[in-house]
Formats: sequence, structure tokens, C-alpha cells
Amino acid sequence: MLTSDEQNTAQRARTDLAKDQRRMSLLMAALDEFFEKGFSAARMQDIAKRVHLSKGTLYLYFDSKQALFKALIEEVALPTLTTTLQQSIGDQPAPAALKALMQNVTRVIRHSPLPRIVKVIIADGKAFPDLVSFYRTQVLDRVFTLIDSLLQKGVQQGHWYCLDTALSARLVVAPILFSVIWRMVFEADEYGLPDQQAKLDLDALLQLHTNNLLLILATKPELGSQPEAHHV
Amino acid sequence: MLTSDEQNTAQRARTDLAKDQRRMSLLMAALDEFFEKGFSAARMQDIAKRVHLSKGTLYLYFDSKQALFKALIEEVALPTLTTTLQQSIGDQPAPAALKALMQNVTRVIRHSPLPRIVKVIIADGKAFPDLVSFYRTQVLDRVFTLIDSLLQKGVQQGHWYCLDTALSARLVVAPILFSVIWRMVFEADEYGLPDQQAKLDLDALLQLHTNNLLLILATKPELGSQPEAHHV
Amino acid sequence: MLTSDEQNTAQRARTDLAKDQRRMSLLMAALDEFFEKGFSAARMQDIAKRVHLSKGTLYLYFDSKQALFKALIEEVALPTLTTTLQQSIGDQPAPAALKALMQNVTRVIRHSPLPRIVKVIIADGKAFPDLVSFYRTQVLDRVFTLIDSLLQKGVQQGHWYCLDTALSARLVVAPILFSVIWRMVFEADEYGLPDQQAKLDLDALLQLHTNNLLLILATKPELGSQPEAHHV
Amino acid sequence: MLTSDEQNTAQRARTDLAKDQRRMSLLMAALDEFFEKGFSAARMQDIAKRVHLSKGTLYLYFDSKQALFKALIEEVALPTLTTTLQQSIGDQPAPAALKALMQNVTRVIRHSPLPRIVKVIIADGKAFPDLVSFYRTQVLDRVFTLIDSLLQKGVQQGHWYCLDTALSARLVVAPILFSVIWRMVFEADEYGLPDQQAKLDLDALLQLHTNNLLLILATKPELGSQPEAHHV
DNA sequence: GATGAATGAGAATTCATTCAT
DNA sequence: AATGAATGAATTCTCATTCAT
Repeated sequence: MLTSDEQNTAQRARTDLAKDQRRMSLLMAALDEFFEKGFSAARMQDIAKRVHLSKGTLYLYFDSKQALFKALIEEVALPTLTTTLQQSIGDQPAPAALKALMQNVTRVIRHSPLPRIVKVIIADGKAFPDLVSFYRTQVLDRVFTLIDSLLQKGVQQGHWYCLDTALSARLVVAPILFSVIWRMVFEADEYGLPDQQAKLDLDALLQLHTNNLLLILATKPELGSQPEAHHV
Repeated sequence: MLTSDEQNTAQRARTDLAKDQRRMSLLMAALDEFFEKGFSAARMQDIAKRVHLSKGTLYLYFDSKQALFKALIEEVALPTLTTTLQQSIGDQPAPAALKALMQNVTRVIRHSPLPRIVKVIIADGKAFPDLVSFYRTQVLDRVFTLIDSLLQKGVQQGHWYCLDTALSARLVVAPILFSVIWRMVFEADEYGLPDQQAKLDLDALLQLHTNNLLLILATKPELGSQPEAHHV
Repeated sequence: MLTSDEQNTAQRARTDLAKDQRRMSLLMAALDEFFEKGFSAARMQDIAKRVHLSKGTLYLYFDSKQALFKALIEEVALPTLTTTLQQSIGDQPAPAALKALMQNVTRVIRHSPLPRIVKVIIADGKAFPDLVSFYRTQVLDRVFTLIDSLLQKGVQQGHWYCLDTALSARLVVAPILFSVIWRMVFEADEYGLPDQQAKLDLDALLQLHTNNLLLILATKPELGSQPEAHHV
Repeated sequence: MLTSDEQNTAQRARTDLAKDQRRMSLLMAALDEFFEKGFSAARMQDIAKRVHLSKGTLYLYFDSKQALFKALIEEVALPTLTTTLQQSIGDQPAPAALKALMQNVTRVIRHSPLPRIVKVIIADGKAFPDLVSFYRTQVLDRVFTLIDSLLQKGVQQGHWYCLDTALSARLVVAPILFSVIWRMVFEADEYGLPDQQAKLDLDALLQLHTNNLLLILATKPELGSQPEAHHV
């Protein structure tokens, strides 16, 4: 008689809940592999092995490698983001909301799969233009819209001056993307010693960024000194 | 009957100069393929075909696909950068130098291969940790050091206030990286019409960024309002 | 409509036993291909096809062509030999044992894969010096030692005279190797009509050889007529 | 002005003599490569490089790799042999002739290309059945016939008894082939130290073999103890 | 005559996908 | 549901051969 550890066949997922969990764990395994190897170099077998399942089982949940990639973008990116960000803003005055947002961002960068998804999309998006388009409209544009609204709210509330909130929203996001990329690319967690010189102080950077933003937004632009802003 | 143009054997690169040019054209072809498909999905044959050569010929110039990638990073990234940036600063006062730098950056983003190289490194760097390390120390750190020096110079010259020039250098660069990534990932030039909505107004963004920077740097920080900055 | 025999997917080897058998059949197929074409010219696909498998399946059993070659030498040469020869000698008096041995040799030459392995090692050994060394020490030296012991035993038992049993062991083996090479190289069984002129009468040759040996060994050497023997 | 050493183009072979020499040096280079790598794994470029010529030049002398192999067997094997052996026998009495022959054999094994040719034929002959057939009839059969004649002469002269001179000729040759194979396969000259244990004392072996032969041939066979010999 | 750049057929190897158990 | 043996298309890389200079 074998204990479950000794069997070489994994537990079956019988209930819908168990199947959903298995599906999700496969998606996260895929994310890790895609993140580390890239879509093309990632092996279906390795993805399955990460959750102690066989190749064949992976195909019970996803029709193909491409389908797996698509599901990853569609099912993980969106929920992760909306869950995390929407709650950041709430009812507070705009400056407080901006500060809260930036702190949430720090947490998301550290603890959610989103940064890895961003890296995967940058790396392999060209093979999936529909998905990239989906991601941009469903995820990124929402983020920019959210920030845009926040900036407008601050202007309306009399806290801030901002002539081009759409463009400024991009500048709000830029250091966040910078941090994400830097951590994903230059700070190897995996093997070998991460280059200590390469370590980015995430908190300090985003703190300084936040301070800069608050300063800029609080400053009344002199007429003519701002360029005529075109939006994105 | 074939005219000489219709032969199926390419002109031979006989002189050292011709060979260097051929090598360089292969590197640029590789960059394009790596950029569009990723290292793993790019096919050696397609790289060769881009310059109307056979795969066999490609192997006369590079021992392997990996060697091709390495040569790309080592031989293209570094010269492109140093050539382009070092000239930007010159002898001008710091604020003028910063403006000049940002304008040069716009040109580099539009016309040099560097943005594509950045995308390639983000996408495929994990397979070449040595190269990533090389790139960070030889290219990126130089850029940061250059900007850091500029900021310090501005402070010494009495134009600016800046408590943490190293960290601020990152914030100078962040919107540049943002623009690069945005253009590389979300503005497909290749097939079909790029999503017009996705177009980023590069000039406006960097212009606004520059103005913001100049404003921040010109502002004397109130004591205690800045976080203790840790650098990168 | 296909009957089960006409499927294009082979039976699966599910049990360990079935896998061992499949592995062995692949080894024998490899031996045949290596024997006929040489290591370098043999094609993995042809080896697989000999046992009605695809090349992909071959790689389930052996990591590479080199690994296949190594397994062939290590797993087939040694067992074949020890199984066949050790039983030849037994407890009989030395002359009877020598006769028995030579008769077994005839059978081995005719019916075991050993002659083909010998040819393969001669042909391709230079690419695998470790294996050649292994083969010499594990197979050949054992054979020589066995014969050496037999000769010594004959001397001790008073049947024979032999001043240099080690060297004589080589002379015992020489006509065997000659026969093997001759059959492997000059008597093509495969295609086309073997040159009837080239046929070697294996039994007669080894019978004559045995008689010669018995005569020589039974003859007391005159002093000084033997060279000072150096052994191998 | 370049001295001849510094040119990167070899001296032209203008005279027929020079061309013949160049052709011969290419053949010997091919022999060395075929011997070490086997026909299939040998590279035309390496053969040319051995004599400091380019691939292209090699093709001026031989139409193809196969043609090179054929020329090697046809042009080198035959002359080498006939030159060396025919002179061994001369007019002496049979026993003296046999001794002389065996001493010549030692020299041939050590200093002529013949042993390497033998190895090459064993290794790659299967791909060139015509050549093997040619080699057997033109080279080997001549050798056997020569020895056969010698044995018959010894019998006629009253020195020897030999019921089956054809078969015995094979036994005369067997230890020679053994020595050749042993040296070619188990005594690596190339890299690293050859296994000292593997060294065969060629002189001693052939000396002992000669003594044995003389003994056997001098012994009158008892009636019925010899098998009815079939010849080859 | 000599060269070596260019070519592309060919071989080893990988891996997404299928499917019998 | 889960498995992993089997498959073969696809890709990297090699090397015999050609041919313009």
C-alpha cells in the first residue's frame, strides 16, 4: 500500500474547485517558466513538472502552448491588477490618494506576479499581437485612466496644477516600469550571486519619485513654459 | 539566361573591409530577428536571408547562434551608446546640457539600434547572464554615471539642489526607458496598422519630463521633507 | 481503414522488461549500422528504422549517438564475451581445454555479435579512446589472461613446454582475429553476391591452427633456440 | 616584398614531377586523416591543410572525396606492397627466405603506410566494395600466393611438410595482421601517453611466430591427424 | 594553379502534441 | 483524470563542392 507521497500518479482533481486550483497552479508555473526562459524556450514538460504533474495532464487543462500563454495574460494579468489597484484610491483627497497608490505599487512590485507578466509581455508579446492589444486596453489603459482621473481630481480639488494629465500619467508610471524592469532583468534571484551593485532601492526610488510628483503638481506653471501637450 | 543580378550566389566579401561590413550587416539582421521573434524563436536561416546570404555563410562569420547574440551585445550596444551620448554634454552649463542630452535621447530612440537592443536584453538576457552583467556595467552604469556627474555639476554650479544625485539619475532615465519599451512593445510597425490609440508622443513626453526635471532640480528642498536617499 | 498492424505508431514499451528489451534491440540495430557504415556515416534514423521506431524514440533510450556507441561497447561486448568464453574451459586437462576453447571460438565467430563489435572498435575506436581502453582491459586482457593461464596450466601439468605464455597467448588469438577480420571485411553477406573466392573455411583454418598449437606446445624447445621473450 | 614563407598562396606546381609529388603528398595526408578519423568523419579541408594547401587545390588533384579514397587504395597500396615484398624472397632456400620475409614484414609494419591502409580498408571498405575486391585480389591474394609458393618450394626442396599450403599461408599472415591491428588500434600515438601496458613487442612476437612456423613445417604430420584441409 | 567565400543538402537533436493504458 | 512512450516537424550546425578572382 502506498501513501500518497509514494504514488507516481498525482491526486486527481475531482471537484470543480480542485480543477480551478490546478489550472491556476499550472498558470503560475507557466508564468515562471515563460519569465525565465521566454515563451519559445520554455518547455511544456518543465511547466508541468513544476507542479508535479505530467505533460499529458497539462494538456487536459490547456489545448496548446499558445493557449496556455493566452490564458496567462487573460486570466492572471487582469484580476491581479484590478484587485490590487482599485482599492488604493478610495475617497481620500488626491495627494493622499497618490501617496497611497505609490505605496500599493511598491507592494505589487514586490509580491504580485504582475511584474513577471510585464516582462513576459515585453519579451514575447510580438508573437501574440492580439494579446498585447488586449493587455494594453484592458490593463494598461485602465491604469493610465485611473491615474489620469486622479490627477484631474486633484486639479479640480485645487490641490494641483496639471495641463496634460494624460501625458503626466505616463510620467507617473515611468519610474514604476523602470523599477520593474530593473528588478526583473538586472537583479538575478536565481542562481549565483546577484550583483550587489545592481540592487535598486525600490522604496527610496519610489519615495523620491512621489515627492517629486507632489512638488511638480503643486507648482503653478508659468504661462508659456509648458509645451503644448499632445496626448497619447 | 541569368543576368548577373539574378545569380543565386552572393557577391563575395574578399577584402577585410567588405568582410567587416558583411559582419555588421549580419549583426543588424540578427538584431532585427531577435527583436521581433526573441532569441530562441529566431531562425539562423532567416537572419541570413535578411541580407540575402545563406545560413552557411552566416556561420563563416559567427560560430553559433549564441556567439551571434554575444557579438551583438558586445559590438553594437557599446559603440552606439558611447558615440551618441558622450558628445551630448560638452562644456555648456548644466541645465543647457540636460536639455541637449534629452534631445539627443529622442534622436537615439528614433534612429539608433539601441532601443531594439534594450528590448532584446530585457527579453533574452536571462539566458546570457554574463552579457547582461557586461551590458549593465559597460553601458548602463556609464549612462547613470554620466547623468550623475551632470547633476553634481549643476549643484556645484549653483543651478540645482539635489540630495541624491545617483537616485535622481534613475528618475531621469525612467521616462526614457518607458518610451523605449512603449514604442518597442505597443507600437507595432510591422504588420497591419499599429493601433493608432497606442501611439506615444515621444517629443511631448520627453519635453514635459525635461521641464519637470528642471523644475524639481531648481527647487530647494525643505529640510526633512526628502527621505534619506539610498542609492542604487 | 487500418488494421492494428498497419498503425504508424509502435507498440509502447510500458514495463521495465519491455523497455530493456527495446533498449537491447536498439543496441543491436546500432551495432549493425555502425558495423556496416561506421560510426560517423551511420544515421540515427536508420538505426531506429531497423526496429521500426522513430528517431525520437531512439532518443528516449540514448542521449546521443555517442552515448549509443558507448552503451554498445559497455553493455554488449563484455557480457557477450564473459558468458561465452568462461564456460569453455572448465576442469579438463589443458589440451582438451584448448580444443574446446577453439571450438567455442568458432561458434562465437559465427553466432555472436562479438566479431561485429571487434570490427566497429577497430574502425571507430580512435574517436573513443576511453572506450577502447576499457575494451582492451575489460575484454581483451581477460581473454589473454585466460589463455595465458591455460598455457601455464598445461605446462604445470606436464603436457606442454612454453617459455613465454603471455606472448604465446597472442599467437593463439592471432588466427582468430584474422578470421574475424576476413569474414567481416572480405565476405560481404549483405548486398550483391559475396565473392565466392573470398570465402574462408573457418573450421578448417582453426582446426589447422589448433593442431599446430598442440604440436608446438608439445615440443620441448632446444636451449637457446627461443628468443628471450618480452611480453606485451 | 614577401619571402616565400610569408605568402599566403602556396608555390605552384608547374612541372609534371612537381604535380606528381603534390598529388602523392595529398594522398599521404588523406591516408593520415582517413586513418585517424575514418572516411566519413575526415574533412577535405583538414587533408589539404596537412600539406599547407587549400580545399580548392585539393579538388584540382582529385574530383571528390570518394575519388581521393579510391586513388589512395589503388595508387598507394599496390606499389608499396610489391616494392617491399617481392624483394624479400629472392633465390635463397625456403627456410632462409621465410626468415627474411618475416624480417621485412617487421620493417614494413614499422615504416610503410601499409598498416594504416589496412586499417582504413577494414574500417571504411564497406562503402567501397569494388575497392575492397580490388585490394583483395591485387594485394592480398598476391601475398598469399607468394607465401603459398614459398611453402610449396620448401616442400619440394625437402625442407618442410605441409599438406595445405594455401591454408597455412593464412596462418603465416595471421600474427602479422594481429600485430598491425594491435598497433593501429590499441597503441595510440597521438595524444597523451599510450597505455604502456598495451605495448606489443613486435620483434619478439614475430620472432616467436617464425620459430613456431619453422618447427611446424619441419614436423612430419602423422597420418590422419591433419584434417582434410579446404582452402580459401 | 591556388584560393577561400558561398552554398545547401544532410544529419543530430529537441520538443509540442497525441493517445493507449 | 493522469501518465509518459512515441512521433516527426523543425532547427542548429557541418562540410563537400563550386567558382570568381
